[in-house]
Amino acid sequence: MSAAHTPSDQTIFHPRRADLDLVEILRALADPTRLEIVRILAASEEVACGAFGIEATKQNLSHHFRVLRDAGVIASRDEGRNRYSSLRRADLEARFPGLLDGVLGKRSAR
Amino acid sequence: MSAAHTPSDQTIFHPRRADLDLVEILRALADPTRLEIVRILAASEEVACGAFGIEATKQNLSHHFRVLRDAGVIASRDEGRNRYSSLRRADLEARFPGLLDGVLGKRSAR
DNA sequence: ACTATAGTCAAATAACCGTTGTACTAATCA
DNA sequence: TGATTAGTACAACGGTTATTTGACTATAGT
Repeated sequence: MSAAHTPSDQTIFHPRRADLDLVEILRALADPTRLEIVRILAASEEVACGAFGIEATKQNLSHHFRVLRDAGVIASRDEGRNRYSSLRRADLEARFPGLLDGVLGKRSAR
Repeated sequence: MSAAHTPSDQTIFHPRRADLDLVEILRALADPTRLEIVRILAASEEVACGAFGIEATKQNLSHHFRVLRDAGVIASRDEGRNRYSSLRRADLEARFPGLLDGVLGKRSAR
């Protein structure tokens, strides 16, 4: 049996860099709530799930974080009773250079 | 009554540049078939709907072209019994600079 | 131990989306 | 005129997804 996604399990599922799929990532980004999450994460390095000022139930937010994490857009880390998330900038840039900047409205620097 | 999307009507609906919405565009791109259409269009300036080598029924292709067009990703033009489509590069670049290059895997030149 | 907090899981619902089938319009060619 | 071709319109099916409700785990503070 898989032990993925159980709260007591410290090893939260994250896809490896090589497994990142463009369509999955685009689908993850193609939602207003998730796009806002990504924008907030882009502005502030690491944020606890509850610390976003987004109007949504915590279950719904939990769902959106999961979609983003499963797609490889964000990484999550448990600390105490908080789950901190951050953008997987390096991985995204390595696999799809310029994509994140394009989505965030920041033109690639080179 | 709206006369949009009728075959006899030469004025096919295209959203204006100012109305392009990032989430809609991302959603339009977040599909394997549509992404392939965009890649083909990126390689060859203007292509008739039937001239893509994509494995899909014509109804399905028609649907995908409509999604892309409604989102503002492509523009379509009727000529004879063909409908030629092209990428709205300039509009996309103006509203979301670097996005298309990021999706196509072509790093922005500047 | 009790309480509060952060977040997930699971089930249910509703809406959406991709795909297919049938029918249709318009244009080209014989 | 008739036949073919390119593509759309519409309705239907099946699968996916966003959202909500309720219950649960685990941590932290008292």
